[in-house]
Amino acid sequence: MHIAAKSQHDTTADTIIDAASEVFADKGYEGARVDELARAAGVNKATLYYQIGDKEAVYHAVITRVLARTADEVCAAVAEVDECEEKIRRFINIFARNAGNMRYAAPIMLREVASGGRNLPESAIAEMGRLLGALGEALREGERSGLFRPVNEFMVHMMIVGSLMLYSANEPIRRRNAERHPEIYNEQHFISNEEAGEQVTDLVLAAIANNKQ
Amino acid sequence: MHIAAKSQHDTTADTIIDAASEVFADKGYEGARVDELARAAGVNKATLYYQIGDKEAVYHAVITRVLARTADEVCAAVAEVDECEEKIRRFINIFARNAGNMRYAAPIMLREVASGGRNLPESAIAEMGRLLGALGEALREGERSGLFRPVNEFMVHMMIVGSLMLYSANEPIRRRNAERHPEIYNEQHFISNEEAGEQVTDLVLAAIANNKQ
Amino acid sequence: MHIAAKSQHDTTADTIIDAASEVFADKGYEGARVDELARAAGVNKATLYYQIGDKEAVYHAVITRVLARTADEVCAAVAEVDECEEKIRRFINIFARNAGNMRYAAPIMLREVASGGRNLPESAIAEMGRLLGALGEALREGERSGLFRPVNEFMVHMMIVGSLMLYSANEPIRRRNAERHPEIYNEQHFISNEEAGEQVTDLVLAAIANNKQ
Amino acid sequence: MHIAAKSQHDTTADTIIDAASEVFADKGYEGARVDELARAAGVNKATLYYQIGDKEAVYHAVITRVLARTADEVCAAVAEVDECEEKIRRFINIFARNAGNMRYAAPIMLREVASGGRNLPESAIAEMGRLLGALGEALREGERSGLFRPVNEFMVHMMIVGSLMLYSANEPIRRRNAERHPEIYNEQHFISNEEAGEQVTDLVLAAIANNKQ
DNA sequence: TATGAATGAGTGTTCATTCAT
DNA sequence: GATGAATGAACACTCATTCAT
Repeated sequence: MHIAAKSQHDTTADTIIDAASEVFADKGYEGARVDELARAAGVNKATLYYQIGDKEAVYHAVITRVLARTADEVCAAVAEVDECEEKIRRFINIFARNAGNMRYAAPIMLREVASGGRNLPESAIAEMGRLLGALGEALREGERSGLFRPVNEFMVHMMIVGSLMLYSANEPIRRRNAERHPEIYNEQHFISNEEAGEQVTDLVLAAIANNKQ
Repeated sequence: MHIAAKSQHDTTADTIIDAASEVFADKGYEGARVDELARAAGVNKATLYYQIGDKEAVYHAVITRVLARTADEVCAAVAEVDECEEKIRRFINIFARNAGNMRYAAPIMLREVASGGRNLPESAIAEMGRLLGALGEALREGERSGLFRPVNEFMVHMMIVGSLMLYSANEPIRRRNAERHPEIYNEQHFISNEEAGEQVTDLVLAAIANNKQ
Repeated sequence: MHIAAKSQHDTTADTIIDAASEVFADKGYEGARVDELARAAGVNKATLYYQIGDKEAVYHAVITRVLARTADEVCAAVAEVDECEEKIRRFINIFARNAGNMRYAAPIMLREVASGGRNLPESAIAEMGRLLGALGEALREGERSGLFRPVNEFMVHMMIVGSLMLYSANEPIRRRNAERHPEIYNEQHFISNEEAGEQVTDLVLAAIANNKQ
Repeated sequence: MHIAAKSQHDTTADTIIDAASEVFADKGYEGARVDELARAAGVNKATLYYQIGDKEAVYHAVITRVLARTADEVCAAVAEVDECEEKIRRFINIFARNAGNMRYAAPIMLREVASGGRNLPESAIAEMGRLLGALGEALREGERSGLFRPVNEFMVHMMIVGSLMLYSANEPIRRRNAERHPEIYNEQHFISNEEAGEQVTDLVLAAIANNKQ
């Protein structure tokens, strides 16, 4: 079994988008500098323009890719299992990862939400629909089977995504806060993202469980 | 003859900070322009510098005020009642409001989280501690009384704050999405912020309820 | 009679437009650099933007002023006399000057003509109408009085303006040509602009004279 | 076996120069983009460099060709007839055409004049001499024969060339002006280039006619 | 205290040119 | 010969900040 010759002949455009994902995640659209995007990708600034276009085009490429990958990962994971509770577990698990693609998705989406989606391209909209759909299906299935109680699907979505994106993204703030106020912070605040996912799973499943016999 | 009690204690600095709250909430730190801050406050740009200082100083003033007010509102509301379930209700209720001070708090904090709190002043840290404390106390009290089960306090905090800030801030995105994909969106996605608060209350209380008799 | 305290308190904007007239006349719109415009005016580039606007706005200000002055000079000179032949003389005399305002008018207008007036602002159009009107009136008057024969006014206009703008503007080329081909060039090619004006006057008056007794 | 007489002697370089003539005529040297020159010629940008050289080399090739053709056309037309008045007619007729080669000659030369011939290559100088010579000969011949009066040859040259280049090139401006100020413009302003040539012929011959018996 | 004007240091973008294939 | 890709050097324009009044 070969480890995959992946990213062996990544095109220049791919290299740029990869590097830009990191920069935009870190600095935001307005805070990122085109010079920085180019430097991070190891290409000349003019090459960036030649390959992709202006700053906005690079951003769109980044957000499109990040959201598409997120939706792909979620849909694939959810589709792998039949049981609706397991679907929820997997859905949450994807969002709990603060590595790879997800490392960029959280900060980018938080900022997009904050600015009313001013820079969200059309393509992004569709991907968000896929995410919503994957969760909604699981919830409706569980409701039909009597496992879950009827709830506002979208609010459950907000809860999962909101809590996990917030938790993973605010790590630097937590660390700073803990330094200043060690009396308030304890090990509860510094569980791994995987553990955070498990906690959220536990809370969410309890929240939607159908306790009526 | 008194000069009129006009602008009683709305100093120029206050006017500037109020206007800046709106601009920073809308555009973010990097996206806001000093010209815009001055124009929004109806003062000359040099006056802004004279009264408060540079862009960063204005931002710090804004975030300090917004967080202080949020913590004040939460603490006051929670302190008014004794019952721990009611404390939770009130805590959530504050965050569910997307008006007044809260209108600025959500986008500003989402962006701060996204950027690792790069621009958070020291003062902000303390206010966040007060918020955490108010919720934690209620949870611990409920746990002691057997009403709530033991949970990761911080994760519950993330859930409440994350879901409500996400819901209230992403309204423009939902509207756009709904226009493009009417088949996915329904009235569940467009409940008022107050109703959203009630949904979250319901879900959270179910999530932490101690069902073991 | 005081020599006029003119240009004593020229505004910054005026200084910029004056300097820009020279640069645009010399280099053309595309050839001029904004840095150069600022340097020529002795102001910071940002001041130029603050006072007037972008490159196009500066160009419009220049062309508007240059054409307005040209039309003013022509109309004033023509209005001073009653006799139609004298009006023609004066009209030509203005265009023959390659100094002051006229030094800029010729190259700027030649380039505008060459590019189909792509950058001509609306205001310029009106000034060109005033010029046309001044000459046309004189020609029609002369025709009525039997002094001039009926001719295509506009073509006479083209002749006067074309020959004089061409002559005054192509001096550097003539000088270069004369250096390379001294056998072709003689003193006829290097008369002063005033003399050139007289030659054109002589030729034009002969061209339109009514020789029929 | 010959590879077919395809594109008989329209080499790639020729194609490029033809296309470049149009672009430079339209936009000027500074306004033209190398990308545009290549696209207009239907070749790759690097091919343009390989075939001709840098932007300046392309421009020189264009101006050299355009001036050479103009001089060729003028000299051939003038040489075809003996009578000096007819020579003048033909000289003017060439310049009156706003088609083919002449379509490029007028705007290119107007801009060159405006910029003091900054980009004129040596070769261009010689061609201009040929033009001057052709007209001068006709004028001197007419003067000797008593048909024309003594005039400044060069000024007559300026008149002919100036009026015709100005008229043909400023058509777009006339059209725009006429739209805005229909009261000033009439059919006199919109005669064909051929008619304009006849008008100029009429005026010039009247201007230089020897009326002394 | 308030402000119009001025400015140094960026900041996104373009362009002529070169290079590897 | 021909071309897609790459790039250094400009270039137009912006922005946070300061200063004279």
